[in-house]
Amino acid sequence: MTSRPGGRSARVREAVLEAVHAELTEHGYAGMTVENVAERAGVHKTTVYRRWGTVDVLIADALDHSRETGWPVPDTGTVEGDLIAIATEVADTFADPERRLVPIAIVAAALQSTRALDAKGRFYAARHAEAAQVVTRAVARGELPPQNDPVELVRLTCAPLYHRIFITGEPVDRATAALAALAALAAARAGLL
Amino acid sequence: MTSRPGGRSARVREAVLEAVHAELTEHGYAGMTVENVAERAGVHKTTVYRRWGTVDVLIADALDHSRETGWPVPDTGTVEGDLIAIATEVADTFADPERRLVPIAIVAAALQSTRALDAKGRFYAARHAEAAQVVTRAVARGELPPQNDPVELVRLTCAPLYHRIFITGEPVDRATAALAALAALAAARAGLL
DNA sequence: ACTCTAACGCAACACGAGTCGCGTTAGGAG
DNA sequence: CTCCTAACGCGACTCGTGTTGCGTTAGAGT
Repeated sequence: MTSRPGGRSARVREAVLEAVHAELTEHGYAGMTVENVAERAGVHKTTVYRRWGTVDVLIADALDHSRETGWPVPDTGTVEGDLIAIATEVADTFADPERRLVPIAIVAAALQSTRALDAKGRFYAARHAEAAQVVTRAVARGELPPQNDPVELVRLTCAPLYHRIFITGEPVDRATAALAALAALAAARAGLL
Repeated sequence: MTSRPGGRSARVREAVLEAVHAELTEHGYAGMTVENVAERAGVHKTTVYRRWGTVDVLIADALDHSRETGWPVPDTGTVEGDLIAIATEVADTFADPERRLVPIAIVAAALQSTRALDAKGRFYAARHAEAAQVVTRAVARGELPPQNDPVELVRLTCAPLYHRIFITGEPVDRATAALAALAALAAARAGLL
């Protein structure tokens, strides 16, 4: 009888993590407070402080929790189509003024606490591993040479988009997404991965 | 007589911005405080609060100030060598446990304030414009087709490195730096940029 | 050399995030 | 159904960040 995962604790966690998501898409990372999250969840602030402690840990837990729900991997018939679809989804996410706040907050939180850093690593590792299916299928179809690292091709596809968002600050549209996919494919076809 | 840039104000700014750099490489972004910067600079905290206001603005101003000093563009004789040199410098910066804290702090600050976001944009735009010389030279030598965007090739070279650091969390060594340069070159030679 | 004022130093203050002690509630065990 | 305790609610408290008012200093103009 050391823990009691069922019942109230589970309800509180669900409510708090949902409040985290809501507060994030509303005020962004900078405007997010433990107290606001607690109030929105209908829970006292000490409860949140005791179970999570900081905003970054809240985001980290929400991230771990979201990882439980699956993610639809595209299957257009060609690697090119699949990679463009993956890149386009990233671009669309960051084009939405509300949805973009979530991944931005994740990166911000990861820069503040080790807990969030680890959660972010797990999240993207899982996502990229899932997405790498499109490359594995392509290799099986003979579209790509088998020496390529599937996950690395996915990462190379996403890299220019995240680079624009977090480093150069340039806008990311679907054209740049498609270009990123094609550039990554060029490297893969050259057998560099 | 609205401003007085010479004399004391200039000395204070110099001392404060140097203190910002020192505090950053010592405690990182998370452990940086306005008060600590003020004390290290030998200045009262109200002075810093009045002229800058927040940590993010301090970092933004330090970034704008650092942009005044030039940056040595590599010239190895080939685009391949030049791009690898650029990528290697990025990798080396993030391999150093102290130096890496500076660009990390810049990204973190840019996620908090618009002022820092703009400063970061200006900084990387200037850097990439300078680095693009290696591509311009390569096109002049006939190494690359002229339809390529010089700056875009530089960005494509750096993108996988920053992606590893800020998104996936994987380590960045010189091998990955060289690979990133070659992958970007493959896309450029395919005429995709 | 004299004046004027922008910028700085100083101390006291206001405010909000985070903590602590204690009483209360709910849910698992027998 | 009853007991027991982990988890929550509540209010008071601490403490550090950032602010304000005022006196002082230094440097630019004449």
